[in-house]
Amino acid sequence: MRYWLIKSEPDEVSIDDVLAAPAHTVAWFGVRNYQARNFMRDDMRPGDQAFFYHSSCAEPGIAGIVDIVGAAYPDATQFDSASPYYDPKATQEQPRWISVDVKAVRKTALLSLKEMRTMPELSEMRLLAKGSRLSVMPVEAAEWKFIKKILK
DNA sequence: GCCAACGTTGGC
DNA sequence: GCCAACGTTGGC
Repeated sequence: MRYWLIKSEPDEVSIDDVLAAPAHTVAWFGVRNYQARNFMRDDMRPGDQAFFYHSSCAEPGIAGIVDIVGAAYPDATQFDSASPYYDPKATQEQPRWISVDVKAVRKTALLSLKEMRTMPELSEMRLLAKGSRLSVMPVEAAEWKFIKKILK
């Protein structure tokens, strides 16, 4: 069982949207970075948990906790020429990008990026590393524990 | 809107 | 395989 942080732009899909969805579950799609994809493909498993992070917004930070509820499957948007996530090099036979379904465990009070940067316990966190911009990244067990404890 | 830090593409 | 040019992410 592993821990993750996954990013979403709340203008696209927020933690409220996940909670409002049937079974509190949505497809988390649109990853178009190989390193991020490889984490999903190789290391992410059903039953893993993730912090749901709001990015590219007024107050970026952790906004909730989700479960990974199923195995990865081809991201449908790669085949959709009308989608901004369309990838002309992907084929049905050889999909390039994958999605997972995530289920909201709960919404939390926002733990902002700014606050996290002030916490010595999180100084080694991948999210806070210079130049870090992966949309899926592992979270160390100790960091997970610490953050979970302070999340309201 | 700016820009740092990456990542990707494609000519050679 | 190198690397310049270009594109993207995402905080600010």
